[in-house]
Amino acid sequence: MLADIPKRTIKYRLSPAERERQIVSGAIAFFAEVGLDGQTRELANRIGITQPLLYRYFPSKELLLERVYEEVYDKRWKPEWEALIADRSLSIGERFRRFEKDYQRTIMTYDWLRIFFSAGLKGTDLPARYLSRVRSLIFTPVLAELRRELGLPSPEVLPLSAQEFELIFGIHGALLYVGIRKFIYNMDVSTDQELVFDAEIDAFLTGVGPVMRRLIAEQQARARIDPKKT
Amino acid sequence: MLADIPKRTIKYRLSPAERERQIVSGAIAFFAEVGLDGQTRELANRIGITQPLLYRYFPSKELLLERVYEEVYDKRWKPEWEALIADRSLSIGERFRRFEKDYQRTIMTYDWLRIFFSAGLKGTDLPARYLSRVRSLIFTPVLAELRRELGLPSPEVLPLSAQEFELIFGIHGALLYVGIRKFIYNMDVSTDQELVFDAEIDAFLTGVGPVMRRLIAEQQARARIDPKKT
DNA sequence: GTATCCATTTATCATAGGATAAATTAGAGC
DNA sequence: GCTCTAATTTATCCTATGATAAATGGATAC
Repeated sequence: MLADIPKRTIKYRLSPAERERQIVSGAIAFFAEVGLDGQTRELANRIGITQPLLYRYFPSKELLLERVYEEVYDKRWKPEWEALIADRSLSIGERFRRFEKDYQRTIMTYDWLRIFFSAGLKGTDLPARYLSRVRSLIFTPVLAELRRELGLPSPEVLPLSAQEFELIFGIHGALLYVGIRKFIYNMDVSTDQELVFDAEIDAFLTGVGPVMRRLIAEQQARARIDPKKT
Repeated sequence: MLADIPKRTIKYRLSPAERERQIVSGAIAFFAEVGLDGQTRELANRIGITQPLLYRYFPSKELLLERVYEEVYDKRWKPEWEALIADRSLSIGERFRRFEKDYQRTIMTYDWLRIFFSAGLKGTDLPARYLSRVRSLIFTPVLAELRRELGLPSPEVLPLSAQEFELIFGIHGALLYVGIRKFIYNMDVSTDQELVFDAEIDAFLTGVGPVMRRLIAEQQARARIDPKKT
């Protein structure tokens, strides 16, 4: 041996802020891999600290998880998405395409998807709350703009129907399914994702106009027959 | 008190076959609800038996889970689906519509979806194996028939591309997403699912023709430029 | 009615798991 | 270099968990 390698080449004591960051990022990777039931002892091991130290930084496992949710879901939301959807210098098809491509690229990670599904299965309201946000901040204006470009009644005149929302949820779910197969089902999805997204969105944009026209025609027909129910 | 109610109004000892059925169906409901990490004691409690009795019927929790998978996934597969796709008395669009509507109705249950995702997160190869079956038994013939009806080269002449499979996975995922939101995300999806499926499939069928033509034209153009790569 | 079999329960083991209290020691400030 | 704060570890508690062995008792055969 040429020289004694000191037992700790890296800093042993960290500032609380640094240690906390380390715990949170370790927790994200750990809980994504083993699920939210993962043990605090194993988490501590992976980070390279002792288990009670976790409790110095987070009073309970539950609160550590809350922090993980905040980090992964709240902090990765891009307010620019809302601006993009509102930008009328592009067609709504193009705006939606750009939104979905950037959104899916953002969430299509091991951490994001696996923790999201684990939280849902555990009974947390995280996925429902998150999707409500997507619905109100993105899908609602997208549908309004689609109506406008298609020359259909504005939502103020004829409220957006659950059916129309389902069309948007449909393409959204179609794209998400690539990530589900990759990170939840553990499958190969080797194809170029950009091309796949473009093709899917093409197919959607081709089909959505006619179908929306039909849905609205039916809705208006029902309204004429029975003006009480909308 | 009018009369002594006997402590056991229902049969106490069951035949092994009956008890086994009871354990399996209890296990399906239980693991769907609490996840595959659910405890054997709690499962036994719900069934109304003691925990060691489980081990008389299944040597380990792992083997009980295998049996659950078999019951939920293998036994609910309908061979008639494969026949339906092959039935040329209907257009491929109609065949695909009927398949997806019956398939989604079959799998869109609390048990099926939650155990499927739990198994995926746990790292089991169940979802990948299951979806491979869907791909080879259903999606492959669907694409072949679509090619035929669109007057495009048969798969023997020009192999089905990953991109084309992704189109089918797309609509499939779009429909599945209704169940995901309902049973994994715990959201309300109160809309009439038949109508939603029809609208989604309409949009897909409207869009898929043009997109497949384009994909194949591009593929053939690439083949002309560089005949080595397909 | 009694003997026998086997379905079921009681008792128990060994390890894992979240959480807390007390002991230790790195390193910044002077 | 010494002191003292607080970052970190060691030791420990109590309950949960998969699994096994031994004890119990209900029902069928004769």
